[in-house]
Amino acid sequence: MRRADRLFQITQILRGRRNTTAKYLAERLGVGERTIYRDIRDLGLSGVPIEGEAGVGYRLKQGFDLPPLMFNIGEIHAMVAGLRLISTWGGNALKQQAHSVLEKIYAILPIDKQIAFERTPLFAPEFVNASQRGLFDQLHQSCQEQQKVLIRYRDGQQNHSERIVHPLALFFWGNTWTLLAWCELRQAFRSFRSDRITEAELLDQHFISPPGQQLQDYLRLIEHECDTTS
DNA sequence: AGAAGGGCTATGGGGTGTGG
DNA sequence: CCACACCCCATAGCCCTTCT
Repeated sequence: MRRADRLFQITQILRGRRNTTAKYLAERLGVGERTIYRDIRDLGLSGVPIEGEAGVGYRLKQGFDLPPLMFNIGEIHAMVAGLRLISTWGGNALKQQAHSVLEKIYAILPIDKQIAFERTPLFAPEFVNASQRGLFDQLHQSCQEQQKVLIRYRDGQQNHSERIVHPLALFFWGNTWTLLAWCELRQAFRSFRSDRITEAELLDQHFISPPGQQLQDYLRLIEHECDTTS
């Protein structure tokens, strides 16, 4: 780790804790306590208001904060999707940690970014088939931009169809992504396995989902079905 | 060569437990 | 309640090694 990175890490650690000892910092950052003392001294000389108290530890003076570190929508989607994967596929501890990270990220976001965070239309990351990356990008974009998509689809019985859909979210079920969308043809929610979408064309038309056609409506529907079957 | 980091040591201050 | 001992930890100096 570069020294500059370590100094940044120290301020980050101090921000998240009440009192932090040099020993703790040394263990966390993999250096000696003497090095931490020098780092703290240098941070102080750089204007970072760190208070040190013998027998207690270090803490940042109240009110001190770093210049805002902000994320764009794409970065937020990347973080949320990644953490949702960990949450889904990791153990209990990892799941808790992922939730904790999500809460922390959410807490520091301004209101408009919090909305983007909540509306992240990715419910699992990592699509398995690399050849589908282009399609995935299209579908992801259409979810984000609320852009209608014309898809050509081949179902399990090899029936081909062509329909205009309102993409709402992508779900990963273990081996393939499925696109959840409101189907104009069926006037209902439909899921489309991405590996069965033979072609997708983003249309120059945007949609606004009315009540009953929104992602939250679908999630409620699923939740209700789970409750009645269990 | 100079910077960074580690080991060792000494000093001083705060927190805590204990006994009177 | 107070004094005291002890522990923990910050701080700093010195010297040596390692890294860039």
